[in-house]
Amino acid sequence: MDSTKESGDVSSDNGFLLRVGLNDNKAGMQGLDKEKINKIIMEATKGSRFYENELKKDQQVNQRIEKMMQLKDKITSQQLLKAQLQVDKLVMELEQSRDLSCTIVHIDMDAFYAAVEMRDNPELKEKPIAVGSMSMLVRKILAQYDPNFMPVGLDEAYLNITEYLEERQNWPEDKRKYFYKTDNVTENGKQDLNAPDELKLNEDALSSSPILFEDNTSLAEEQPTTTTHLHTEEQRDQQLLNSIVFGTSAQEVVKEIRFRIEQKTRLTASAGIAPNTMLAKMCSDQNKPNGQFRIPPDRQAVMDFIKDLPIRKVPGIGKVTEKLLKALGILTCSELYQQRAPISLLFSETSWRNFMDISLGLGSTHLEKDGERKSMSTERTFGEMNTAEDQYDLCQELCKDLAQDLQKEGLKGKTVTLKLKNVNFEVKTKAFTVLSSVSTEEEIFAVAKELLRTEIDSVAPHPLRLRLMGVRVSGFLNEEDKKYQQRSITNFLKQGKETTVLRLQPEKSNEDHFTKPPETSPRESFFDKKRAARQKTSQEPFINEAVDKQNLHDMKSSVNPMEETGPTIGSENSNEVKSLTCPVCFEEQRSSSLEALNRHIDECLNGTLVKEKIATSKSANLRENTHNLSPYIKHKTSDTHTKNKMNTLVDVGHPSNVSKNSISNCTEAFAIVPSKSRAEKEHSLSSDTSSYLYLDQNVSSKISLENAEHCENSECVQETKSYSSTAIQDDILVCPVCNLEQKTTDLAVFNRHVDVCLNKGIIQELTEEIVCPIKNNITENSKRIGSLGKAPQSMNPTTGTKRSGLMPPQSASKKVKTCNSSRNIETFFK
DNA sequence: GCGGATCAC
DNA sequence: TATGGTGATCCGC
Repeated sequence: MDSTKESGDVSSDNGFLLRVGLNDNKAGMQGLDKEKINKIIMEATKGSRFYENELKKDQQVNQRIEKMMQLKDKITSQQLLKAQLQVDKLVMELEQSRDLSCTIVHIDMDAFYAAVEMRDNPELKEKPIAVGSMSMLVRKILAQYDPNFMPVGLDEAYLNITEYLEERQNWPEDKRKYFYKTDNVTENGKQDLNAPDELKLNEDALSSSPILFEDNTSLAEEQPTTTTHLHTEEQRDQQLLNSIVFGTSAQEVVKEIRFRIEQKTRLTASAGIAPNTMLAKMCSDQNKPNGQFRIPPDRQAVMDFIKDLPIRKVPGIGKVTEKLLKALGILTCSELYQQRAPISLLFSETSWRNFMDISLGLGSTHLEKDGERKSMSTERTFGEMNTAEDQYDLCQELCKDLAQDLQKEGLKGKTVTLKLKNVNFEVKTKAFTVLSSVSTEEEIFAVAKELLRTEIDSVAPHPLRLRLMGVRVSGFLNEEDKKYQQRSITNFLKQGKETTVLRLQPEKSNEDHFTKPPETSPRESFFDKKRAARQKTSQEPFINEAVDKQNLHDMKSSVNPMEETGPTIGSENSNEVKSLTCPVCFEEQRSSSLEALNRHIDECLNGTLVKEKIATSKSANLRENTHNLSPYIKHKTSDTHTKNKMNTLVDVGHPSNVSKNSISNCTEAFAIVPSKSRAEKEHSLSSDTSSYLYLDQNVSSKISLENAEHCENSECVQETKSYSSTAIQDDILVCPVCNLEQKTTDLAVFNRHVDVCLNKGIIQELTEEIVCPIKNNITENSKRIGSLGKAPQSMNPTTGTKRSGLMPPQSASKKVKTCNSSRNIETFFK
């Protein structure tokens, strides 16, 4: 803390002291007091910053309201009339589509109330309370009422018990009979937390697992005897005496469900019964805690319920929407209906249609199947963090965590988003989309790092003062994309056209992370340029000279390990492939000529990027200081400094190494960007003077790397040799497929990555189909295995709010992996 | 696609 | 309660 700041603190301390009556200025106590008070002030400041931000946000909402009101004033009576007619027409349609035939139940665990209870009765804390997810109650209880029930988060679920109810009408009494201890049940049905496990006469209940939540082993250990409380004959007799029979109505069924849940979990649940999900959800709120409420399947009953309901109670209507509507004089659902015409003119289509549904009490009558996960993220809040070093470190850590999570679910995404919240609680997100999906720490970090760098640079020389950082990956391939990708790669490889290239990628040195922002247009980031370049090329069709046959041959012979070991999948199949698909952009290529495809892929992989990077590097060069190495190190540089740092040989772009027939003057360049040695990596982000290996646009080259594993195992040393003779330490390898820097200087590792990028799909496919035929089953099944609490759901389809999740099909990817070894592949190709 | 905002749990 | 973490969607560019 510098002196200026300290004096500032002191003066404010005085004010604070006076206010709180602690203005004791006695010498000797100052030190202690100051420390204490600084702390308090910190807290206070924190609070006020938060508050300030809340005010700010509130004002933004106010501005929205103002705009809206202005808009409203401009509405002519004619417009209003027209709107009224249109909306009423819609209302009629909606009314006709009203479906009251379903019985939807919403179950909501009273977790909050359990916590309160625990607080009030600390002795309860001694007793184990079941903690688990609704999806566990899936399996145990809820599925018996609706096999397709939909868990929402950890403590909610929707059930469609329509069919179940019909069936139950004919059930004999003993099928609806449950037992419990008298002393555990009060008159109104409330049980105390000591209630035993549910006991039901039916054999399934008696034989039920002692463990309610398989994912909570501690609970099981703590309660080894919970399966049965029939310790003695006496107990058994007594319990048999205390039975309860539930009726056949929806209300009775839901009572039964809640009873069973409580017996199992020792926690109470509330429930709502209604003809659709929206209403059911609101119903469960009605008699909370430990209660239930039902709206009969009757239009009038629905409308009565809706009538005076504050709009804020409606799922999907939050603080802001409430305020917006309030400004229009709308507090209840019936008012929402009355104002339907102006609303249709003031809100977006989706919004006002949703409002219409709400005001009519309409909602979804079917429980949507779990959708696919759309994103995955991780974020962390902390005390102020303002050094770039810490920030990069944290960023990497987040990437690591995220990568682990992604890989658990076998997900790869194309968009990486960095989220930052500064100490003033202002949130900012920065995203970048890469051409090929990413999932590893290195891949994600490569992108996130740049995004972070951009932000750091943008405020330099001031530090970024962060209180939160998060990383998200989205843009996952959907099932169709995956198939498409696999097919195209399969085709691609079948033609022996796989080229695993090593790119020399000019880029800013890592040292730049901590130095000044670029002098040239600091606002145009690395990514901005990249985007611009990408856009540009998307508009300008790529033009390239024809790839001559020699070049094709070079590429072909240089790489595909499969081709060598497995001639059967060589180019002989190429004739079968009528249309070619680029494995990078997935676009189908009109021409079926390999040359054209190759050209296209080259462009996808390198063209735009390199152009752009050249520009970036050049500007970076302008600001390099004497301590820096030039960011432009011509290939084959003999700079001693660079040489010293070389440990891996990558000979790229030297004319003698480039096939004379290879494309000249093309935009392809393969760059190696500086990376750090393993040891250096520890502090990689702080003080690295890294070097660049840069290929001029005119000195193009193409390097095909042998598949690493293949090389290691076979005789293709020769090819590897050429790279390893001129080691370049501190060079970052950039995967030409995913465009991301690889945190390794080990070519084998790098190659493996590229291999994975390009081949994983096909290898998997091949091993699944041939080596591990059984795999198909596993994969198929694994799709259905969900991850706890992460199942995606849409509670109110009309609002479109979806809660996530997917089951972590750990099984899928993991099991496949076991068969995915190179040994298997080799075996296969033999 | 990006970025900000809103919403839910 | 307030805050934090995760995820989804919408809207305006």
